[in-house]
Amino acid sequence: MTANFNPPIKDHQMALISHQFFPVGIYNQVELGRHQGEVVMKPRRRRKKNKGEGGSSGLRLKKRKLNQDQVNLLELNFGNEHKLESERKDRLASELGLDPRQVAVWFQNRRARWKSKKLEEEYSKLKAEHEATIVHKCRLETEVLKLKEQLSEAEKENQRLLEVIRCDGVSINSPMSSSLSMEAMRPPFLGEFGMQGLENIFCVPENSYINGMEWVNLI
DNA sequence: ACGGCGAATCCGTTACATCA
DNA sequence: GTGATGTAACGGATTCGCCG
Repeated sequence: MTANFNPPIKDHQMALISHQFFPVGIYNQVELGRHQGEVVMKPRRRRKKNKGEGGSSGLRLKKRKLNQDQVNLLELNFGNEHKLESERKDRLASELGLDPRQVAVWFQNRRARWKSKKLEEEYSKLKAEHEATIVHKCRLETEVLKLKEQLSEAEKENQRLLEVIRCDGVSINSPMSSSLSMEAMRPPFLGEFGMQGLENIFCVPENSYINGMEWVNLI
């Protein structure tokens, strides 16, 4: 930021300077209204926050929209650089027939709009990422459920085989059976934690509604 | 080093213009 | 006529660089 060390220019002085640089009639932006059929131009004054300014005088600030050419040139300049140096501001103001203050205000408001739009875009992007992550999480949870079922089936089969071996009276001393008998003495794998333990893996919150997504169907 | 000053900028708000 | 929306303009606060 480069400071300009010209003496401070108050608003009313700005209006006077403006009229020095630009012929009368160019400025329609500070028109305050009409009085007896004539356009009344007044130096802009700082507005009070309370409403009803000029109410009793009958003069009301008339805000004029910038015309399309002015906006186009401003947009073009904003596209090149969002910051507005003093020199560029004056040059633009001269080209557009506007008060430099108006150019500064336009850039200020334009930056605000740009920032707001950026934030909106960022929000949409994060929202999409969040939803994709939730879908991924649900898929993983479903996969865990399937694996859990497979494990349970395997455990059942294991138990069944051990029963068969026990009924057939296979010798404990036989090398083939020793490992099996050890297995039989060992509690089942799942038994260590129980099925309750596995249930804790699934941390699906109570309120797990996800923006109307029927995630089960997606899998 | 420090405070004062002026300029630029940001943020929130107000007021006006336009449109459905 | 009216509410919603867009935007020009404002006011206050903050930041930055220079100067005495």
